[in-house]
Amino acid sequence: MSSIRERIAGLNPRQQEAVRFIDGPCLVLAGAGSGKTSVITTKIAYLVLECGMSARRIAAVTFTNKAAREMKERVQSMLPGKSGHGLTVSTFHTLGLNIIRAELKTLGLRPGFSLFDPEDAKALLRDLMNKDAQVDADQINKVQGIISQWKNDLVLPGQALSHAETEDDAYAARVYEHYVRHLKAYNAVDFDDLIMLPATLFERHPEVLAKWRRRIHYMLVDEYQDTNSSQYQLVRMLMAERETFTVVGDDDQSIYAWRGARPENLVQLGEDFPRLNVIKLEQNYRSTSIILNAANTLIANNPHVYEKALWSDKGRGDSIRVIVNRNEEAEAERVASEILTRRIKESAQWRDFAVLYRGNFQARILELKLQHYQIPYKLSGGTSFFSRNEIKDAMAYLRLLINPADDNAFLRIVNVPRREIGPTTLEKLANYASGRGVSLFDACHEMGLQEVLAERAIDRLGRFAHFIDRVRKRMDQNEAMPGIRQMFLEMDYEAWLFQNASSPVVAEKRMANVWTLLDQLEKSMAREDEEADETDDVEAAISRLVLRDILDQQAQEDDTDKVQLLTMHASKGLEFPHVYVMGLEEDLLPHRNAIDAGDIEEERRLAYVGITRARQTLTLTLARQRKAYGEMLNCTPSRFLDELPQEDLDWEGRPDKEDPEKKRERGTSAIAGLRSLLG
DNA sequence: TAGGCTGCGATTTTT
DNA sequence: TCGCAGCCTA
Repeated sequence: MSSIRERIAGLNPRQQEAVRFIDGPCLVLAGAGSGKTSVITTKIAYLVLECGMSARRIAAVTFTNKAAREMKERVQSMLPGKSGHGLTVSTFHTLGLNIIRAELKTLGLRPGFSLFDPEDAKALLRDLMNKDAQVDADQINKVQGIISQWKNDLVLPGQALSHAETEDDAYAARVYEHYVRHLKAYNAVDFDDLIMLPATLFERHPEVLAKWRRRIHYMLVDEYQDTNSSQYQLVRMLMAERETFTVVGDDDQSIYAWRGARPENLVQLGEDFPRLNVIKLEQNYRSTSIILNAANTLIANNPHVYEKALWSDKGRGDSIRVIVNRNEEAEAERVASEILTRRIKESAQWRDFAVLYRGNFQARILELKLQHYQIPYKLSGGTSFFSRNEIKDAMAYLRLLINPADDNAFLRIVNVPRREIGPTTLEKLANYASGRGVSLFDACHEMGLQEVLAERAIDRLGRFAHFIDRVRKRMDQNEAMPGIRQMFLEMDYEAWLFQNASSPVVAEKRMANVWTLLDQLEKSMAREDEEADETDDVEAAISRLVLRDILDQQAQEDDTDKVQLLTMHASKGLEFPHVYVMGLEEDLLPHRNAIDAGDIEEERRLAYVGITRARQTLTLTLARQRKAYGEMLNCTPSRFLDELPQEDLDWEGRPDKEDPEKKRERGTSAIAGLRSLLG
């Protein structure tokens, strides 16, 4: 392990400047592949080891669990002994969660509060909205989106109506009020609250803000261009006094504006902090200069507040190939066979290849072709572990255990597995509970139920409540995990799965998923490191699960030797020796909707992100015809192709320059090439 | 309760 | 047009 001084000496001058500048606000404009993670991690180590700042006073924030985990590992490896103790490296949401945990009382929450994921939140909204009239999923999604936006902009329920511009907004404002009230009654918060509650708390309680300013003296923010308003406000408030922070970002890689990210926060920062020191990292350590030049030329078509030109000393490298195919099937065929031949030619591994595309649907045909050639691949996205029913059930049990006020959790599992507690019983129970102002779970214990429910129903509800109470007691006695495991065995959840699954294999798999979840929970609890602080272990661990932490570690483990299939969005932050970008056509990249909305710039950035993933070779493909909405559409090559340096492009099957006969031959040439290679 | 039928939608998605 | 989700039927 090299010392911190050696490590800094190994950085380029700009990177060193970024690390050493600690006395004021600092914006690092880090181009793709310019070593921004090195800068952040080294800077943290520098602050602790050279500047004598306690790690406890430093908070580094990222957007994904994965990024936080990797960053933490890298920093810890630089900080010997206990010098790294108390360091915060987390996602924005985890930071928010920790603030909320510490300020429960002021926020009017009780210990054990539930964290609703967007699905839970939707379920609640559905309930609320269905009270007026039957509403469809579309309306619920719309309202959920509007409310989420308000929360991101720190608009409180009382203010929402004045922000409403449309009828939908006005309706959403009404739902918003009910929604917030219900969340409070359930002792629950949603994902957006994790940022909004701390931010509004700081606004209204200067003494709380002062406390946190004493706690955090230096902040570092990764992927700053992806911050939304509330996240920026949180950082701004915490750092307003000391002005000691470093944010690292790249406006050219802002591809999440549609999800609330505010790349203009980059400019805002300069206005809010006039002393801002802007440092550009322009040396790229990833790609050949042909690839970089293409990326630069493309992105030069976007307006920039801060100009930036990436360069590299990796040599010119191969030309960028542009392959025009007859249709989307030929395109997929071509990419698959290319990978096959190139792997042998370059003696590369499968994992050296990535295929990027605009929309997930494009992966389908490609999958078929890859399967046909028996090429192993890993598809990003897909149905997540947490959207599985058995996992949602298990999570609902966990939530109810630590938060009996969580009516949503109660309703989900009170009759799962079957306890013969039907809708009529539940409706009467709900009426009773709301009349008495207690939760459904608490209502199960009340004598007054006798007035509204038959004895059999009361008996069943009582047994269920008693069953949960027993586990809660064991949790109090520090036997949480054994208690929880036994709960699943005792209610014979497995038998219920077998009854419901289409096959025993499926049922077994589902039960295994539940055990995996509990294993993860236990592991997370065992990890009683500094972060777990003084708070209750089980609660913290369950929150971690809801925030999807821990789980994606698994995903990494089976990251074996496979071709990566990714959307361009999902590819951000990754790099591959050989990259294929599919579907460079008008209406696809740039996407039709973006063209209609007149927002080409984010699409251009998306293409930029795709291009800059490549280390050695870059291949762009397109189809002349594509099936969409049931009809065969003629495709026009993407305008982005025109924006690339034409002298570095190696066209194959260019529409206007080659006749159709020749193209057909080309389509099969890769296979022929492979055959000759294999002899 | 599994499988069949009908109707709808079709960018990107983390926490 | 095609894939699917959600609903209905045997």
